[in-house]
Formats: sequence, C-alpha cells, structure tokens
Amino acid sequence: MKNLTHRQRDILRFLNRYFEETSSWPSIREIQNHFSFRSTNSVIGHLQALEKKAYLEKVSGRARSFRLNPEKISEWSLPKSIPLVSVPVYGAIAAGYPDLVESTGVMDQIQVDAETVGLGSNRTFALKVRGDSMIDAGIFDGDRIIMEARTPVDGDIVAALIDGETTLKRFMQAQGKSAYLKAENNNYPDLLPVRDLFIQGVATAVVRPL
Amino acid sequence: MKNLTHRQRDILRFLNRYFEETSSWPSIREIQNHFSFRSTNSVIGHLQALEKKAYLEKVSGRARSFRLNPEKISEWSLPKSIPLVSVPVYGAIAAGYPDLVESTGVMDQIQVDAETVGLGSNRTFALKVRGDSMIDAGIFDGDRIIMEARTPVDGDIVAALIDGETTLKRFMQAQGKSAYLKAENNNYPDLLPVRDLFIQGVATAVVRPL
DNA sequence: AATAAAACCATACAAATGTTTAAAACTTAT
DNA sequence: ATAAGTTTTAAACATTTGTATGGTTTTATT
Repeated sequence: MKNLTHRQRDILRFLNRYFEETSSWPSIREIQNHFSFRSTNSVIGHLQALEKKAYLEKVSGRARSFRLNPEKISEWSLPKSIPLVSVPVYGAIAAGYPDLVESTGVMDQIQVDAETVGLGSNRTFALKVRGDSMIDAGIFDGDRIIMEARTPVDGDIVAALIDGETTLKRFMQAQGKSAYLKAENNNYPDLLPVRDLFIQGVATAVVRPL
Repeated sequence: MKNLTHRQRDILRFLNRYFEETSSWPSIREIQNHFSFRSTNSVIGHLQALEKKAYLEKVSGRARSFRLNPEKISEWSLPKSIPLVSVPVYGAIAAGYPDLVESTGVMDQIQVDAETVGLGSNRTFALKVRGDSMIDAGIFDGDRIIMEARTPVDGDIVAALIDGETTLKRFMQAQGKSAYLKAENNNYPDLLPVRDLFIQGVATAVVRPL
C-alpha cells in the first residue's frame, strides 16, 4: 500500500492534464464521468487514498481545489516538453550589450519590469561573454552569463565594461583597502583598478549552449 | 472604456495571487469577501467587464474556473522576481536523478507553453552532473545539464547511466562502425561500448550557478 | 448641474459540487 | 479458502457557488 495503483496513477494523470488544459481542476463528477464511474464515491475513494499517500492535497468543501505534490510527480507523470531556459531581461544596461536568451512566453514579464523598474527590485539580464579572462574559472568566450544588477561584494564575479567589451573579472576588496579586479587567467594581469570602468552587474549563473 | 479601472486591476491581481498561492481560483464569494463587497453582484460586474475587455475568460456555470489573458498580463501585473532559469523536470528518467529547479509563480506560463508546444517535440529535462569525466570540455561535477531525450548523433554529448550514476560522455559513431563513448578527461579510458548502458539523452546546454 | 459610467447593495434562486452512508464486486496475498 | 484491501455501485444530503433581478451610490465627464 505504498505505491500507486493503476487507477490512482491514471487519476493523477487526468487531474494533471485537465489542469494544464484548463488551468483549473475538475470537479468530482467530471472525474467520475471521465472514468465512467457510476458513482461519485468511486472518485472520492481514490482521492482519499491519494491524499493518504500524499500524492495530492485537497481542501475539503472547496470546489475544484487540488494541489499535486511536486515531489511525487515523477512517479506518475508522462513525459512532456516545455521551454528549456527562459531568461527575461529586466531593463537595459547602459552601454552594455544585453544578450537575450530566447524566451517565448515571458514577454509580458519583460514589459512589466519596464513599467515598474521601481527601486528595490534587482534587475536581471543576460550577457554574452567576450574574452577568455575567466577561463580558469570554467567560463569561456561565448558563454552566456546571467547577471544581477547590484553592487558586488568581495569575491563576486562581475561583468566589467572595458574598451567597449564586456569581460568577466572577479571583484576583490579587502577590508579597508580599495577594490580591484582580478582575472582568472594566468596570462592576464592580476590587478585592475576599479575606477574608470563600469561594472554592469554580478554574475549568478553560467549558461552555455552545447 | 478601453483601459482597466483601478478595481479591475486589483481584482486581476487578486485572482493572480490567489491562483499562484493555491493553484486554484477563488470563488465569486471569496473575491467578494476579499474586497469586502456586500454583494456578490459587485464581483460579477467586474468580472463581466474584465471579460468584455478580454482580460480574462470564464466558463459559465463552472466553479472556480478562470483563465487570464497572458497577452495582457503586463498591463496589470506587479513586478515579481521570477526564477531566472526555470527548468522543470517532466517525467521520470529511469534510474536517473532529475534535479528540480524551483518554479514558483510561473504556472500560467507553463500552460501557455503547453498549449503552443504540441506533441511531437522532444522530452526535455535537467540533470545534475556527477563525475568529472567531461572536465576537459568545461563541464564540471555539479553542473546542471539541460537534456533532450532523443537519439544521439556522432559528436553529441550524451548523458549515460553507468552504475546508477549519470555521467556525461561524448557519443562517437563513425560511418558503419559501432558506437562508443568517449570521456573528455585524460584520466578516463577513451572507449566505452554503447551496449549495456542506457543513454538518457543529448545535452543541449550547461547551467552552472555561481 | 446634468449626464453617463462605474461601482456597489440586497435578496433570491437554481445549479453545481462536495460529502456521507451502506453495501457489493473484484483482486491480491496469506 | 480466507482475509484484507481495492474498486465499484447506489442513493441521498448539505453546502458551495454561479446567476439573476432590481435598485442605490459614487465617480468622472461634459
């Protein structure tokens, strides 16, 4: 009584499909009809079993209100394709070259942020890396870096605008001393003054298409 | 009478928030209570207006069933920090270890894409890399790999299941010869027979949190 | 101020929906 | 075969919920 029965699995799949197609959940009787049960109680029984096994939650008395346990979805869900990587762009970066990673259905988010680029919220964007100054950190020319527009702290990898090109450097700032940038490549000079160059943001992730 | 009124905007926001928090829609009376209306008809009025302006759909007679027009979300939605790289895992990979990246408030987007991405497209999922067999290709232990479930061609980087662990190897198959797997690490044996192991998919991108 | 539009109130009704109780048929393992 | 669990049928019942009607108040526009 640990695993799913066939019926239970099918019901989970039906719930899931229904939700994805309509963005709402089926009623008990809709489930009943789909499986051609002659009684609503068949459904109730299965739902209770599924709830006992923690495959779903259900607010009693509230119509069409389910919640599937995401940790167990893999046990029953059918394969399905969705967009891989969506990286919305939040606002423009002055003099930078934001590089948009495809994002199909997320355009609205982008606009939203343009409207309310209100203070407080961190702007996030993507950049294409130029140069090999971070090669020792496993970041190569052409990689895409997810950036956050905020002030860096010691040790952060930052995107710096030098001579019109965006390169990645590690931001170093010891206690009380002035900040400098360090390249993670032996062929590059270790030190770079922070003044006179513009730091675009702090790197949070690397994305590299293969 | 083209734009949203304040109330209408607030109602859309409430609907949206409610849905994201509960994964189901509010009933008319729940909306009523939230705005402290003394009559359900206040809600009805606003919903009809919103429907007339094509901000939402609503199946009549069906409880808690709405659908927000994704093309107009930007007109009313509040800024929201959405997960940068959202790579849900759909479906289990036999004996693999799918690694779920959070995706919180993006349910609607998912629906949109589920609609537009018809069947026939490939299964997509994410895996956490174990092992350093691809270190020479700039892929390190712990990186996340976006995979596509399809049959590999010569030169593809594939995820192979060996001894219960998922490692990356390059798939090699010369004309007419039998396929083998090649590790991109000098410390590993160059050859591995393809038979007797399960290839989970073809890598399409690397994602590494910094 | 006049007018229209939007927002709201009050009440009632019908349909949709979840819930309960009782029992039978079917599977599966001991 | 027996027991235990699962699945199904049956028929009511109670509540939630969407809908309808008719009117009032507030807000914006001319």
